[in-house]
Amino acid sequence: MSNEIRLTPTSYIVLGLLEAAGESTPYDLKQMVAIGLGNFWSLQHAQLYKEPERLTAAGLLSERREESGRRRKHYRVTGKGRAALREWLSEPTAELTELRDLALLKVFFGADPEAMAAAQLPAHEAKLAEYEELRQSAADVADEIPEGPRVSLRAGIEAERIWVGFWSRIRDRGEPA
Amino acid sequence: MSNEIRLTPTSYIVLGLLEAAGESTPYDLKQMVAIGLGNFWSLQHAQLYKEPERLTAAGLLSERREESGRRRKHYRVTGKGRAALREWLSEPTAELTELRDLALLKVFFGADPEAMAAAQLPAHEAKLAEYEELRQSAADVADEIPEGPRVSLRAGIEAERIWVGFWSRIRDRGEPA
DNA sequence: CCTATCATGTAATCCGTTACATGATTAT
DNA sequence: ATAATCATGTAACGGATTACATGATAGG
Repeated sequence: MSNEIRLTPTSYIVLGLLEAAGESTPYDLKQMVAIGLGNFWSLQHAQLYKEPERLTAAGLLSERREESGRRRKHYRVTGKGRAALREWLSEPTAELTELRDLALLKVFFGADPEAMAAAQLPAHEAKLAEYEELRQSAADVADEIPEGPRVSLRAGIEAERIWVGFWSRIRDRGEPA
Repeated sequence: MSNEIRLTPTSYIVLGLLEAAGESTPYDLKQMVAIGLGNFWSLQHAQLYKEPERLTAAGLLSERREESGRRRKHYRVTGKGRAALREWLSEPTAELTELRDLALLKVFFGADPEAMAAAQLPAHEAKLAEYEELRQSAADVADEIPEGPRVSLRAGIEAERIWVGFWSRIRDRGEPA
């Protein structure tokens, strides 16, 4: 019983969120993703309904369904689930992320870089502004915010700065030496 | 006939490579991906066999199969395929890529940032070195290298620099203000 | 010659996306 | 009340990964 399944990043996201927040419904998870994590790793809401089912079948979560009304499903992490999460967290990864940037892909195949810059720049600038605002508003309560999200936000900001710089240079003078 | 299909980035990669290289086999495509594109957008080799079939069924490629020996399949872009590629290239996208960085995801959920830095730094440094070498060796024949790949390489270098800096700072002094 | 590796391809699985659908809540 | 939006969930489809499998080529 509790067939073993392959755990994907999605699995660990669900485990991680449930571990941090305690018993939650898929919709709760969706909200949590929206406020932070979703900025650098988004998920379809359907996944947040299906993935807990998989994890439950594998014994990593337990499920409680409301008797009346909406009969919502509430999930919580089991000991086994907690162990799986811990192990995953304890293994540093050397894996590198690929850019997988659609704009860059188009440019690679011949799209006009300046036209692309015109579309990308505002988008990246907006995202950067959003992040910096987030950081501002988080500064007050910095002590209450765990290190992980704080570090991740910093990474997001630095990444966005790069892109703003990259596309700016393309727009301003074409490709520099 | 030639049912319309949904074109994914994978589709355009196949179209783009075939357009640039002329008639090719899936294995040729695999080689092309390996030397450049794969650095920022990798694909499974199985996709390079299946995707051309889809595209052929949709009329975007034509297929020629060897009569003798290995009976390899050779593909080339049709007029319809060329038109689809052109249109895609001519539409600048404002879409932003997500980081989807596994190391960052772990840190987000509580993994030790310094341990992660220890694993990530060498990997990013190696990648950066590889890119810069690539750029060096390409400098001589710069005029022959199309703008797209050159710009993409630059983006890759800048991105890697960021990550090296990011993880370095974490390793050196923990999280700075 | 034999065996490792490269080349080439197919099949099965499964995760993720898209689409569909309906139950609550809020606003007008 | 009624429309609109939010909340909640399931079903179907398809692309991507994984696994399997065999044909060529080169090295020992």
